[in-house]
Amino acid sequence: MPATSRPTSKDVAHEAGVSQSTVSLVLGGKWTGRVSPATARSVHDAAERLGYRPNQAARSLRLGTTRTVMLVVPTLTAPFFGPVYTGAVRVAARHGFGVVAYVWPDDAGPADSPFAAPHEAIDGILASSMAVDALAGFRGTPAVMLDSDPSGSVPTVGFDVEDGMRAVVAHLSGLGHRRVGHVAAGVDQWTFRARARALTEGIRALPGGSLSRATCAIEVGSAKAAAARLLTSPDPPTVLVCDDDLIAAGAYKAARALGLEVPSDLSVTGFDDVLLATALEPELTTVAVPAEEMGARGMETLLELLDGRRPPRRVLPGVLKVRGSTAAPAHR
Amino acid sequence: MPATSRPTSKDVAHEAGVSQSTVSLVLGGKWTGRVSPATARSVHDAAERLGYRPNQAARSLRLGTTRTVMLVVPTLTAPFFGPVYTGAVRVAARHGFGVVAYVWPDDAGPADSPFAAPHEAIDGILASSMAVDALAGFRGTPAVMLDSDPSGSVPTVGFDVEDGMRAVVAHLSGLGHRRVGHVAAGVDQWTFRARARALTEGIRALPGGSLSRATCAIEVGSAKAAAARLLTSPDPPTVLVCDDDLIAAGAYKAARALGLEVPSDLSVTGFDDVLLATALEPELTTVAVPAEEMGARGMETLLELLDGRRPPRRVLPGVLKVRGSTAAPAHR
DNA sequence: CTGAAAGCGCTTACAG
DNA sequence: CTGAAAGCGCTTACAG
Repeated sequence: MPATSRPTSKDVAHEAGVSQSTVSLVLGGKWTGRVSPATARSVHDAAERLGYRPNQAARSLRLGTTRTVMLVVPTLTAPFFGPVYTGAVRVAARHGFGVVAYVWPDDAGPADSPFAAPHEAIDGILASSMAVDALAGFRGTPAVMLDSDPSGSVPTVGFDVEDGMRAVVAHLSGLGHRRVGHVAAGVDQWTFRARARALTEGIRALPGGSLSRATCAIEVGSAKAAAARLLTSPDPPTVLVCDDDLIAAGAYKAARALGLEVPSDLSVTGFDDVLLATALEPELTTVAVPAEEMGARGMETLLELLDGRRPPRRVLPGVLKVRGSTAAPAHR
Repeated sequence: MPATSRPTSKDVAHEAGVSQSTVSLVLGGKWTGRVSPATARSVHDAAERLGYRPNQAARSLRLGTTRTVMLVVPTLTAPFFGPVYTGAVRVAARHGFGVVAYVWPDDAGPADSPFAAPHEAIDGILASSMAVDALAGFRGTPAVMLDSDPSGSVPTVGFDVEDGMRAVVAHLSGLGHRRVGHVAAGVDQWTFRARARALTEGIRALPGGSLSRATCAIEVGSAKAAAARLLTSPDPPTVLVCDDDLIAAGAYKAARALGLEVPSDLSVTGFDDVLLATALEPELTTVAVPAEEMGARGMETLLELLDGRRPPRRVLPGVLKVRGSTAAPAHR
């Protein structure tokens, strides 16, 4: 074995005094009944002595598989996607798979597809919070979509955001709220369309209920402005239902700027239950969605798909966390 | 070409009526002067027609290089690391490199090294916010450390946290503060040791200055408790210098719980300037560190290293952002 | 129980 | 200007 470069299976074979086939069999764990225990022992010893680690490129080429999965997310700076990635990696690691995160569309570079990337050596795709047709052109690569429109042909793992939103409406109507403002994310994603739909239907079913809506970017300044528009309208809402926790932070700021106290003068709700929700004062009433679990379940689903099975659609609950930002309206 | 599987360079060669070598030369962009323009044209056409994409595993095996870099971070759920990854990916993509993120130590699985992972096919390592010796056992793999102790033998890219902390002290002393409380992150990382050191020295140099310290986890509840300890001590500080923006959020909560108004009764500063800093009310005075730029510069440094050069240590500024959470102390 | 051989898909000397 | 051949390091029939 040349001292300069890493040892190969051939080196191990030589060191153990056996053939390369035997090394492969032993190290691949397929030796029982085919190789004598003594020989297996000596192969393991030789590999250990040499510090042998198989060359993955060669393995991939031979096997036609890379044991790598690509997680496609719209951004990694939003607090939601870190946990998704973490959950996916946890499950992948248990099965000897790696995960490459890919941000797409890429605001930096040209809007080329993930497949223009060099690390295209991938067995499957996990795509989170993307349009249904975002994966067009990927035909042939097994894929699972997360937090996306479940009506497509690809297996999905998502949250029951409708149910979460219904719980918000029930909570608020129980408190006595009727005039509701929706600070909506101006982002064309399935989850936000679902949130808007569920809220609209919930308020429609509420006797005496009325709904106003303002749209903003998922960003504090923009959210603050949208919330302020709602709060300064002729017949202002007594509660602001926000599409996202960060938007709720903007709503807090609009309230303070107008001299309104949360929750005595104005109730506010969020969505997602990211770190921020409990960092705010008062702590935010919001719908918790298990992002890390979605990543984990998504990876399990993809692994089943790669295994040739037909995994079912999976839906995780969105559960309301009642905290300090909601209370009965001050005056009817 | 078999209709069932993807086309190879051999298929392209056959389609264009040339040899595999010519295809490789043309598609690799090394053909000028060696292949006639007409032939090159026909190769490109054939590749396009067949939808050819080179097999990366074969390429890696042949070249002994994977054009993939591993970014090792302690967590992806903290808001700081998303931008680091994003910056690294941006630069990597420009050079035809991919980035795999690897969370380590892995709180989930067993504490094995990143190299136990299957996707070990990597050309270099970018390690952020880790102990100097975290990369022991990686000897041989080119590595760059980010946000870490610069005294090791590996090239580093970091922030000038000492300078940032000095700016905090100058700002506070200019406002008239003398009794300073440090809500410190109880995390054994170089950056936090540097922050504590710079703060201690700054206060020591301040006439009449005094410093008390409480340690906590980087988490709102723990930070709130630590801040409360400081604020309920006999001679409480007039300002809380927090090691992290999330810790500052905890300090806000402790203040409110004790009936203190920020900034009139108590000033608070943070560190990092993550999203949260401007979501809080009042907005947080904090030291901004350019996380995304660190990721980008780190990747450039690693690329230089892979290129056989000896890149210099790089230090990015930490700049104080004065916002609404600091003011003159109410009474001396 | 063990080994020799083929071949995965590329790229790069080398020969012409 | 173009092609035939070798070889990167693995795994898996196949032969014995």
